[in-house]
Amino acid sequence: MNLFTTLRAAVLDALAEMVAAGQLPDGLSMDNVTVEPPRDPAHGDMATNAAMVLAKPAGLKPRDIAEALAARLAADPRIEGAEVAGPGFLNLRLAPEMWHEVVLAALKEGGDFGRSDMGQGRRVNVEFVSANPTGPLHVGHTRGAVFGDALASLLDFTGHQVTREYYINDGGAQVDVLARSVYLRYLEAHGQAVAFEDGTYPGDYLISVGQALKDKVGAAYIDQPESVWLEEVRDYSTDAMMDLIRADLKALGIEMDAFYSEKSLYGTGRIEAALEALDAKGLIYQGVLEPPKGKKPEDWEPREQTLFKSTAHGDDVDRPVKKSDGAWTYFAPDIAYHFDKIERGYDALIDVFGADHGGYVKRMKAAVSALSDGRVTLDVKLAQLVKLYKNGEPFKMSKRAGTFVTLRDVVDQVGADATRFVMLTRKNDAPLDFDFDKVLEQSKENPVFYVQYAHARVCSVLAKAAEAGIDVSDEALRAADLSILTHEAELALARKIAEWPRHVEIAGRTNEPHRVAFYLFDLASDLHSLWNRGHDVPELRFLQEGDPATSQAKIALARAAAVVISAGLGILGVTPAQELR
RNA sequence: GGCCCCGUGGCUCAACUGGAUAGAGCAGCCCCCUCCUAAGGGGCAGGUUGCAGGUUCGAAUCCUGCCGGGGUCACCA
Repeated sequence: MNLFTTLRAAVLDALAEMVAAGQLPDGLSMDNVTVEPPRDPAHGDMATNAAMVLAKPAGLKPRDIAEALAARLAADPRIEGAEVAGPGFLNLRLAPEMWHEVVLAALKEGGDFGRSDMGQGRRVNVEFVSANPTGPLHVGHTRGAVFGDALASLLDFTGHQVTREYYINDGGAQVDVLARSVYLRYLEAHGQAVAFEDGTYPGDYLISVGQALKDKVGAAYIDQPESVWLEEVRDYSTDAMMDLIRADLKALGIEMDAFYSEKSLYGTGRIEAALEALDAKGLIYQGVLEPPKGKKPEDWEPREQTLFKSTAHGDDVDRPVKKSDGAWTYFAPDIAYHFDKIERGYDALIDVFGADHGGYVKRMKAAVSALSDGRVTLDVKLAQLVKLYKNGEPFKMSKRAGTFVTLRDVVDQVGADATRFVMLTRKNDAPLDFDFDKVLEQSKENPVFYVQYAHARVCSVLAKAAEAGIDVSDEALRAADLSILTHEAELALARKIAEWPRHVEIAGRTNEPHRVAFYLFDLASDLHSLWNRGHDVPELRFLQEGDPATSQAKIALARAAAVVISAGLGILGVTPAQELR
C-alpha cells in the first residue's frame, strides 16, 4: 500500500472529471503532477502541484484550477480538507482512518510492506567489487561491495529481476605477477631463501598458497623455467585468491550470483565477435591519437592503432582497443564482457567502480550504447574514497609498510552490520569518514546504534506487554482498534511510516540505497521522540497498565514502525537488533 | 590543458531529482531529568546554498562562464 500513489490516482481522477466537465481542456499531460508530503507539516498531509503545472498549458490561473480541484477532492471521504495555498499548491488533509490503514497495512504485509512493482520485472545486472584476484579485499573494496549489494537488494524490492555479478580480472599481467609471487612462496616452503623484488606481491597471505602448492606438486617446479610452471601456478593462484575473496564477501554477508572470467574471453572469439559487431556499425578504424592536451608524457610518440569511435556515442576522444603491437588493450575484453551482458538479455546494466575509474565511464557507456543500439542503459556508480579514523585520528594506509586495512580487519573489529550501515550513510559519490570507535559508540551520534536501538525498544515493549498479560501477537495487533490513535505525536509516526513505500521508489529509481539509511534514521528519530514524550505525557506511553485495548493499539503502531525498520535494514543487509548489549 | 565528481550555518551531512519560510546531528548558550530497559529530554541562536548571469509561476537542484578542492588523462590493469 502506497498512500501517495493512491492519492495521486485520486487527484488524476478528479482532473479527468474536470476535463469531462469542460473545466480543463483536453489532452493535457499529467506527467508532472505530483503528490508529495509538504516540508512543513502545517501545510497538511499531502500537497499537489497540479494547478501550477497545468496552468500554463491550460491557459488558466493556477488558483482557479486549484479551487475547482479542491471542490471535487473535498467530496472524497478519504480527504478531510483541501486548501489552496501559496502560488497554487493544493494542500490535502487526510482522514485519520487513512493513517490507521497504513499501520494496519504494515502489520499485515510485514516485510513486504513498501515492496513495489515499479521495475516491472525488468532484468538488471549489477556488477560490483570486481577486484583483481591478487589478494584479499581491503577497505576500499568494502564500500563498493556494500553499495552494490544493497543496491541489488533495493532493486529487487522495487520489482526488478537482479543479478549480482563479479568480473574476474584474470587475463592481464597482474595475475602473472601473482603467479611469480606464489612461486617464490613455493620455493620458500621448500626451505629456499627468496627475495621479493619490486613488482611482486610480498603479502603474507600468499605463504599458505605457496605451501599448498608444495603439498600439491611437491618439488616438480623447483629450478624450472617459467614456461614450465607459470600457467598452472597462475590458475592455481587465482583460484586460491577467488576463494579468499569469496570468503571475504561472505563475511560481509554478500553472495554473488555470477562470476565472469576475463580470461574466458580470450581465445574463444568473444572479443573478436564484439569488435566485429562494432565494426559492422562502422565504429572501428585504424588511426593515430592526438597526444593528451596540456600534459605531455615524455615518451609519447604517435602510433597507429585500432580504435573504437567512441566519440560517436558521447565520449571525448576515440579509444584504442589494440596496442601498437597488436595485443588487446584492457578495454577490448571489457567491451566483449559488456557485449555478453547485453546478449544475455538484460534491460539495464549497472557497474559499480572505484572513483579512480571515473575516466572509464564515458567509453564504457559509449560501448554499451553502440552495441545495444541504445536499447540497454548503463549506469556507472562511482564509490568514493573511505577515510579511516581511529581515536579521532586519521589512519594512514600503506601497502609497503604493511599497514593497509583489509575488509576482514574492519569486519572483525566492528562487525558486518555496523560496517554495512555506516558505508551507506553517505551517497556513493561523496567521500566517507569511517571511524572505528564511533561506529561502535552507543549514542545518538551513531546512526547505526540509533536505528538499532529503536527496533530493540519496540521488541522490549512487546516483551514487557506480554509479561503484563497483554496479547501482542500479530493477530491481536491487527485486530486492535486503531481509532484510539488520535494524538498528533502518534499520527506523526504513522505519517512517517506511510512515507516508506515512497522513499523506496525514489531510492530505486535513482539507484541510491543511502536514501533508505537516511529514511530509517528519520523514522527511528520519530519513534524515539514519541517514546520520550511518554515521560511527560503518560497517555503517550505504549504500554498502558490495566488497559489492554489501548495498549494494543499503541503497540500496533510501534510494531508497524519496527516492521518498517526491519524491512529497511533488510535491504541494507543489516540484521535488526532484538536487544542491545 | 581536457574530462568526471564535489562545494549548503563553526564542523559533519540532508533536502523527496524543479516546489512553499533550505532541514538534522555535533560543538555553543539556556532549562529539565533516575522515566514502559537503558546509554538522556526540551528550547535558543546560527544561512545571500562558492561567485556572476540565464531558463521558470518557482532554482541548493537545470543551462553558461568563472573561483576553490579531489580524481583521472594513449602504448597498465
